[in-house]
Amino acid sequence: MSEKEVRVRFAPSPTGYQHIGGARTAIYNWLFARRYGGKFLLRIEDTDRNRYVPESLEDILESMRWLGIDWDEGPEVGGSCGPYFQSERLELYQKYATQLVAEGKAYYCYCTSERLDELRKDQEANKEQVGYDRHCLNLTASELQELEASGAKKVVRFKIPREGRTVVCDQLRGELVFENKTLDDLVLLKSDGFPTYHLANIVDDHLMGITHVMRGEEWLPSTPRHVLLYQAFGWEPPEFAHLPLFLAPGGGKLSKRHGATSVREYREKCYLPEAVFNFLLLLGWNPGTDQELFTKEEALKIFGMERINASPVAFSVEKLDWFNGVYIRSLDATTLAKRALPYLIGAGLMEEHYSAAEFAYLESLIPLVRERLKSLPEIVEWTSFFLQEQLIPPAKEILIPRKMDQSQTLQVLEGACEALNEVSEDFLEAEVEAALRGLAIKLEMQDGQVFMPLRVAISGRTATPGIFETMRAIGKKRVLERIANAAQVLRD
RNA sequence: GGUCCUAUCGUCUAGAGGCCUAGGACACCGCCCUCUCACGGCGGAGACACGGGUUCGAAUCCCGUUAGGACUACCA
Repeated sequence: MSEKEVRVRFAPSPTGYQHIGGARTAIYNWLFARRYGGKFLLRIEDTDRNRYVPESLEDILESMRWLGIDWDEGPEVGGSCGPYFQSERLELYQKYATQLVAEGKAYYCYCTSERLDELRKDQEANKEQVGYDRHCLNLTASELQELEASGAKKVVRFKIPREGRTVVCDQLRGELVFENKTLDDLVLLKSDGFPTYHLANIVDDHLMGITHVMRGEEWLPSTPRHVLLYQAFGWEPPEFAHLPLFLAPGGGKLSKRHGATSVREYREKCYLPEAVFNFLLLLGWNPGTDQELFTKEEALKIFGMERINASPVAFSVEKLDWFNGVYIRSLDATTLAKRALPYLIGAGLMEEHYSAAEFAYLESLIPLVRERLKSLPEIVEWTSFFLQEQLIPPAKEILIPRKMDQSQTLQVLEGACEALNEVSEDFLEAEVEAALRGLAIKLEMQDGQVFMPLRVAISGRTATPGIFETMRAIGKKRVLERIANAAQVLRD
């Protein structure tokens, strides 16, 4: 690692919701900066006016905040290398483009998009290499004058040497050699005065002192041109690392039909940001040990480029679900109760303005349901029968277990009413357990045969936390009511 | 078509010439725990894309093939 301060950036374009792949790029850059005590900048590359989506800026920032990624320079926080919106740096790009033209390293091109389209079509038809033919480089002085006088639109093109080769040093792949003749003269400045990615990116990375560029692999093919641009300006290029792309589960490009592609969707699906962060961290990087669970603090101590893989990764949501469950289980009762609140309020199980006693009750339920949650919204179905005052009596079909008949079931319910009535008002687990196990012995039934109808009677479900603690939490009064109601269903 | 990248269980991966009868995690299956569902524990099935080299020895190095993917815009 070089001796100068590490400065890295995440440079999204505000063209839509923050993509999940971009989020990983942001995480890697952030971690790298934090690991080496450097700076992490956020730069908004809004140079395409056609694709600009105003809401996406807020979505990008919100996605970063949600994942817990803060930036040292950029929107909202400023910094000494600003502005951090490329649309506010236009003169800069124009200045550098003009400079290259003056030095003969770039030239004006007046070709219309129609001509360019036709050129490309012809090249494809003739199976030639596709690329700009330098038509405008060979314009005579009078032709040039005429075009200028006519007010024809022009762009600035970078004049790439036809000879030689350019070596790109990629931190993950080593030295990559490109023949310059396979590179055509790319546009640096568009006819509307806005720069292309290539110009703006290089100028800004240089001016902002970026030392390491970690970006998606889709940029690899244009990196030799970027290197050539650095050379043309006489600037030292940063280190490059091109991160492998995310693939859809079956291979192929990750798209909508394979599930969520934006950070926002995962947020809306109520994934814990810690889980998404951890999941993304391990998609393309590994610590070299068997450790898989990482807090940000742990990760930023050991993250480095050395252990980033170069091969593409299939994005499969199953492991994310596992991480999510792990992180939910790791939350303490108070935190989990707080995070569950919005869902319970949404489901009408809690009031917007709940009392301390109500919250305390919810908190007391958490140990019963925590192990069973894979996602936050599931809290609703696992706690509804605790939080509801009344329970709609379950239907016969669900009340009567397989391998039992109606009269046996009724026998259990009636017996339980009697036995539980004897238990103290505290309804302690041990007391409830003694009563119910005693009932099983008395009825000469298996414990399960007694417990299952009761479980359904008090919860309406066949899967609940342990029956004793569930009864305890529901309380004697409601338990007896529900069992009596269920028994009535069987008698009707 | 051209240029480039990549290639270990279904998926994420360990592996940087002998420690590999290829290790871990998710998912899957079985058993245990057990009042159900989970959690947890134990076990199982499951991979070096193919073909040539180099070497005493290759998942590991080289070449080719194949397969995925990216780029090939006045989009990023």
